[in-house]
Amino acid sequence: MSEELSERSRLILQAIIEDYTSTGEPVGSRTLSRRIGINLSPASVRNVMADLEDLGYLFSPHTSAGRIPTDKGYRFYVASLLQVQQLSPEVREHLQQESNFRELDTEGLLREAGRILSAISNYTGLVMVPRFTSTVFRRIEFVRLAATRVLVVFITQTGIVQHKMVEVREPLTQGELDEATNYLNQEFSGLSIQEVKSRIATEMAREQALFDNLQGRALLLSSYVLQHDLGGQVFVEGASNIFEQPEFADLSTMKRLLRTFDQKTLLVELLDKAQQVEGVQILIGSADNHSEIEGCSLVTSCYSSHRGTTGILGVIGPTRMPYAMVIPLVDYAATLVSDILNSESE
Amino acid sequence: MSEELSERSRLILQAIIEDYTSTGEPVGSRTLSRRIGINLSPASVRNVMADLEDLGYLFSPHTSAGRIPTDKGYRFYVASLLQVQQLSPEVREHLQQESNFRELDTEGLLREAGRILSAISNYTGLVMVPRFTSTVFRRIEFVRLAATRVLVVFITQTGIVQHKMVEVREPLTQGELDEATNYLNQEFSGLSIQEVKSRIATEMAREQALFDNLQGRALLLSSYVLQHDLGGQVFVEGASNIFEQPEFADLSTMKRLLRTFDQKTLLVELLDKAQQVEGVQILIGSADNHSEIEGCSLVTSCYSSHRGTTGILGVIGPTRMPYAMVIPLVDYAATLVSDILNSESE
DNA sequence: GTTGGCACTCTTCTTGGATGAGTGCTAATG
DNA sequence: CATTAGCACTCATCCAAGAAGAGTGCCAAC
Repeated sequence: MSEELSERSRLILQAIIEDYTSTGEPVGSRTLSRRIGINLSPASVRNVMADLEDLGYLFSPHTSAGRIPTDKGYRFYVASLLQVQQLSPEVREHLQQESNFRELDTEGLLREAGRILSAISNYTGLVMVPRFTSTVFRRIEFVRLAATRVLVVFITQTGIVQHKMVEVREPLTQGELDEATNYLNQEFSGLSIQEVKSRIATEMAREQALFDNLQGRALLLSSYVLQHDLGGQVFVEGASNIFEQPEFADLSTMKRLLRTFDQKTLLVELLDKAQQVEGVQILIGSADNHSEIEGCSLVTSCYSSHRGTTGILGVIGPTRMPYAMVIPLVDYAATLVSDILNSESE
Repeated sequence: MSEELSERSRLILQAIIEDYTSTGEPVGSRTLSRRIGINLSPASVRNVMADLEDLGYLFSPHTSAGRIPTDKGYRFYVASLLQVQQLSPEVREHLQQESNFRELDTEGLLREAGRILSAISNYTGLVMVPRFTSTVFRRIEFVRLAATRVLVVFITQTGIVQHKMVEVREPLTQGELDEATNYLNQEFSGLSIQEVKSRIATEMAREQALFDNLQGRALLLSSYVLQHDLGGQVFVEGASNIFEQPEFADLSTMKRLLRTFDQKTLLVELLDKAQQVEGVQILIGSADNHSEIEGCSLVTSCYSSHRGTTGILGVIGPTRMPYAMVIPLVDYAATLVSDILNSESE
């Protein structure tokens, strides 16, 4: 079984996918043979289709229906056949205009990016906040809420604010906390979280004696906070959008997907994986055994600031998706977000 | 038309609602007459039902179906017939245990409260962050992201962290911002936002001369921030839960509701209104012209800290809801959250 | 290799009758 | 006079059977 497809097979596969993408209906040999660019009779088309089905690129839902691309078919299409369009100038402008990005803080910016991705694509936007490990520390702040309860506010170089509650063993005054704040900010500002972590470790080891004094306690406090990766938060924007798609008109599918959005753990997992690749990443179908997102595809791209902080954003929609349009959209959104992050912070 | 219902009518209405609540099916005269506590023949029951229908408490979806309570019927039931149960000790314990509230910051606490409400009720949990006007100021922090971009971090007495980006006209150094921070924290900490606002106004009026110096700029900066009410954020938890209910098994209903959850504006509006009332508040059906949440009811209760800060939490579910169970649940959740907020901060 | 023709399959839509739940009305009953 | 039994009537739901339509696979002809 040669995996090399003939020119004709490729042409037909492409035609089928594009037709199916726009109609959502199984496509038959007659329809296809009428298509301009294909000068073959339905019978000939059928022969090719049968071949493609054997190779696993197509399948038919039942005997007397047309063919539908399989996930494998889509993957081949995206990898070899797809011609990515230019992002239309209108959309580009729309993206820049509609977004009053300037007025937003970073979290707002990311949320808004997801919302716009969702609105333009008509699918659901996903944005993941940068993981801590890839983040540059700008500022930390301790606020005493009660004697042994301290609110730690953490600000990254790109202006993302995270916070966490810490329960300390011995009571602290706000004055002590302020000192700790100053110490840590002077010491660590501008380092990456990883650097901060290792610095804390060495510092604490070196100065065992300091353990009881303020600096020691400050170190201890911040190490508590850094234990948990506060990043990796995922914003799901426009969940209702995706359900306009006819393939999700099924109740159980809808509920399953909605549950996945609610829980987010699977999304985090997938996005984390996609984040390891640069550029636009396309995950088609439940590549692994993720039945929760069966029938869905993910188009993602990393955004980043100049200091190496990277997060990821993208769109989740039906596998039957106009990739030629969605890919440049996601790509552009990622660069736009990157640019704004870079211009906002120094 | 006397609005006073006879003892028998009340009994039957109550029976119908309770039956319908548990089955979700229109209830007929035969079913009802078999019910213990009602010693009437189906025919007699029918007479009463016809009366109740005339009064607008019931309706039948079609001639040969049983009766279903109208919104008016439900309202009467909740107002006059309902016997609120005690919250079962198991649930109460469950609520206290499952929630590792202690480890959470305030935002996390509120989110978790919503999640648990959703999980126990099997509907969707709603939590609104306290409005600014009712909030006590604890701390403000300015972080310079770029020459003219300042991130303002705002912490309330109860440990809620809000932040916002401000674009300033003239460049500022972090040092200047730190001074402003100190000034504002000394000046305003512990005041309510309203007090802060008016203080700022008078201060700025009084010292026009100061306008150019640091204090003036700090005042200006904080007045920018306070212009927008950062509170009023709504967390929707367990959106997928509500769709397990058979009444939302309809696609268009589902999408409509989901869209409402996505946008949140209507939720904010409703919660805001409900917040003006103390104690458990029950909004049944689209009392006004809110067709988006047709068929839904809201059970809410305010939570508050000792300093007058109040937010609201609750559950949104189908109007056909076991109010006797949900009401004490929401009530208890609100007091629980209030207690934790009060114990956490001083 | 390509194509027209044809039998075959399978879904979808429609129709019509059977079923059953529940009502409203009326007349009988205590 | 309230209550009840009886009965005709209305509708939604279910099921089966048939017609229509789309598309296939295969074979023989070009």
